[in-house]
Amino acid sequence: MVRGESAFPDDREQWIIDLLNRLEADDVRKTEKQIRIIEAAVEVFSEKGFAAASTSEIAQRAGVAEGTIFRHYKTKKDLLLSIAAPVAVKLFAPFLMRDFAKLLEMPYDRAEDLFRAILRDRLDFARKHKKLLRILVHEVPFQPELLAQVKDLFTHIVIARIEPLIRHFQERGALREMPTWRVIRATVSQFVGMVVFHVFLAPEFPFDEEEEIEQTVDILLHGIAGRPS
Amino acid sequence: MVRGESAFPDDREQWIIDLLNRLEADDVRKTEKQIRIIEAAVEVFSEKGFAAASTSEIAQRAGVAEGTIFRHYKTKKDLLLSIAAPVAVKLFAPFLMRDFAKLLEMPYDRAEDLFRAILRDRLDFARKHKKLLRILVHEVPFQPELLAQVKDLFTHIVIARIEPLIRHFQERGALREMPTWRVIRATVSQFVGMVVFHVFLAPEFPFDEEEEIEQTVDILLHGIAGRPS
Amino acid sequence: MVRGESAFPDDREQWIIDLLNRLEADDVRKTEKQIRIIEAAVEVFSEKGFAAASTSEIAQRAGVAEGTIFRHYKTKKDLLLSIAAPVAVKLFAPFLMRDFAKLLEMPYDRAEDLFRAILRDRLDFARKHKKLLRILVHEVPFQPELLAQVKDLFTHIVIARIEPLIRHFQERGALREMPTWRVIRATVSQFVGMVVFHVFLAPEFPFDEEEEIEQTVDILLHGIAGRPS
Amino acid sequence: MVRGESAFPDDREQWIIDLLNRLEADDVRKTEKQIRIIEAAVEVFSEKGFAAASTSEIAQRAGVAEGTIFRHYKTKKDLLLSIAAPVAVKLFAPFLMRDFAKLLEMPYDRAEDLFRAILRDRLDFARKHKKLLRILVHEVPFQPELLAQVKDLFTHIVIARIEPLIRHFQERGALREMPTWRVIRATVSQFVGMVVFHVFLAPEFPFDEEEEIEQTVDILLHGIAGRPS
DNA sequence: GATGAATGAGTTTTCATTCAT
DNA sequence: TATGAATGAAAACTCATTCAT
Repeated sequence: MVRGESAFPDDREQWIIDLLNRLEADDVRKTEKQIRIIEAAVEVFSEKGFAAASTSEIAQRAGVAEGTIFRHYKTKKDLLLSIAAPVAVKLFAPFLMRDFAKLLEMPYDRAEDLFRAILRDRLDFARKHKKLLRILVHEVPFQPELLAQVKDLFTHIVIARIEPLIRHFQERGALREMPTWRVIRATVSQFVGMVVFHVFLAPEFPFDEEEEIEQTVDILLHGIAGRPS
Repeated sequence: MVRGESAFPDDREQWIIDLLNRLEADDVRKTEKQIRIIEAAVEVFSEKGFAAASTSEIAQRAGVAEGTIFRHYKTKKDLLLSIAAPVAVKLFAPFLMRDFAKLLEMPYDRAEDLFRAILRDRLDFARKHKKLLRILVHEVPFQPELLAQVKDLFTHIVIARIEPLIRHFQERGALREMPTWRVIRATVSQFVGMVVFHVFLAPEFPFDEEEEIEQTVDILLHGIAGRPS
Repeated sequence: MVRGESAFPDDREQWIIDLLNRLEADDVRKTEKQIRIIEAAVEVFSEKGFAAASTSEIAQRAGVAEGTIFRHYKTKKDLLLSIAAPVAVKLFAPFLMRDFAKLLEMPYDRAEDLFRAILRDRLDFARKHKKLLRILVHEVPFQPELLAQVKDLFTHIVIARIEPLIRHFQERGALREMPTWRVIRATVSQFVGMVVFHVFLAPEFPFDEEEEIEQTVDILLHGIAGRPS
Repeated sequence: MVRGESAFPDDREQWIIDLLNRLEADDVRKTEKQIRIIEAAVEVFSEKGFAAASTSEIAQRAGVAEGTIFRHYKTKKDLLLSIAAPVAVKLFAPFLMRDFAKLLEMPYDRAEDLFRAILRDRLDFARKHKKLLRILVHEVPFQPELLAQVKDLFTHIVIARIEPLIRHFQERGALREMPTWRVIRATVSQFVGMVVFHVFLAPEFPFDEEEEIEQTVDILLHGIAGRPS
């Protein structure tokens, strides 16, 4: 399921490889009914929210008996976690590849390319997993397990990969001197804002994707102020 | 309750004045028990989410009988809307003042000041109404009434106030030429990102507020790229 | 509820007085529906056993909605314990009166009278609370809370009241020298056997109560062996 | 399975021989999985009671699939009866041997020996089949089939064997004149009390078995009253 | 206006039993 | 013969809402 979804497919760290392999193994092991249950649950959870979703509606939409759900998932919450937890991993996974380390050897002007690649990749991801992301975002504040996992993933990524990278770009003069957290926040804000707008708020809004990516990265890098001619 | 919360307190448009007056009138009319109910509901809704909150817990925390809640609010959803709808109004209210129109006469370099004033004002607002905003954000996607109201308010603001303002600044050369929606999105992203970070994600994170505001606006205007010396 | 049930009504120890008062207070506080629920629960539990009893049947027999049961008792188990725990107390209560201590001053031949009084009293009690005793006996092995309470009550009684009494009678020659536990076991066996027989196994079996009591005590004291003439 | 368990192994009445043979034949016919199912069922039934035991837990403990249980036993209740019914038979079996009839020719002083032999034998039996007896005792009141069988066995024994024996001993002066049912009740009470105490209530309680048996029989025969010296 | 007992429809969950493989 | 996924009826329990007091 990860294969082909990321722009950076190979050569990840061992633990993340294991984690992703396990997820893939889980996927393979699923019976047809189980898949239908998952699909129905994703539908209902994303439409009504976890608490307002009823297992009876999920069963109905999946075309299985209600008992069947509980044969595969001990509780309704289990069903949620088995859906939401993998999304969190996949959401952050591309930032954990070994390639990321190699970026340190990039020439100065590749910072822009990197930003574009990431933005393009995650925009695709969000489109492909729109409902799952809705569920993840909505339930993270109420499910301590999810919250912990997301925090954990984010921290690992930031400390291990992103901060060194930012400092590297700053040393080369590609990025302004400022606290790394501020760079991260500005970038994440801009990217999340762009993805949320096109995927969730105004999915019908027509736009040239490549131009949007370019412009968004340009705004991030150079701001919206008028440039003295 | 709006008075004093906004940096731009007086002289609004008529319809928004009426709306705010009505809200204020509602506030005044509240009995002590009703206030306790609202407070308890805000607590419980923000902790567990609307669907997972029980009216019995709200009654308990408010120190009233369960029946009392339904004497004041026909249904649980009514209680939610009576809490969440005003927040949406207050969230957008400051952008509807007449002062905003006057900004068009501002000198070029005041664009920065305006951004700073707005960011400071809304950061304060978010801190003061943290729980209410949590509720609003979580329930908007599931409550069509709320969604419609938020969309309505936002559209009114954008068309009536913000787009002209942006075009004004662009004409003066204070902002780069680009579609207004892109300016708006970039600004909102950056500001929301900053507020979410300091109010919701890392409220303990120590920071110099004025510097943060200045830096955030600076990044918005000039980007994070290194500047050729 | 204790008043009139015991042959030894007054002047108990403080803790048992408190406990019994609390039980009585609980009884008084009960609404009419609550009483109907308890009665129905006693019926159903004693007919089918706790695990096989359904709350819906209890509700039906009590003539209340199923939800009403759970308004008064958090869980089905709570309902069981609120029924069974008091029986355990009442079962042992009479052995805790202060009068019991006074028995030490009795003349030798009163041992028989004491045995007869106890047997008569507990036979009455068993008849009056037949169903409750069924429930208690059946559920004690499966409900750790009940088991603990019964053990606790029994131990207190034996150590504080019965062992000294037995030793007293042994010193006077009214009872043979043998370990106190063996005296207790023999007596309890004989009495329980008699009560179980007349109340539970063969309630229709006609008998002269006074004579039965006399004979049972006589067998306990002098055995069933033929007496050399 | 009966052979060697009773102190009186041979030479039973025809109908009970047939019954026991049939039970034994059933045992022999059992596959290894069936045996594991029975063992697991005994465990779970005795731990939780029949109604609270789940076939899935039994299957799990037996290491078989849930369906396998129902291949061998039509229903869960069938499984219970196939376990409990034989215990009832074995519990009463020894009283049905032909030897019992021969006891009528015993000399007077052998009454004590008989009591001792029976008590020793049934104490062993209870220890060996502790869990089965728990099940039997707990389920008899709720399973009409079991109740009928136990009553039937008991009646047969009493009428056919025990009453004549008691009358025989009474005629010889070995037992006091009193209604036979009272002799039986006194004996059963004392013996059951002793077995319950040592096997179920206080299995850790250390005791000299032969002395206990002797003392218990002595108490049954001569009572606990002090003997005038 | 306030109460809180009562409701009953709805929820999640369990479980004995069936049946295709 | 054995399996175990699937079932659906029933279980325990929840909860928004009503209403007599």
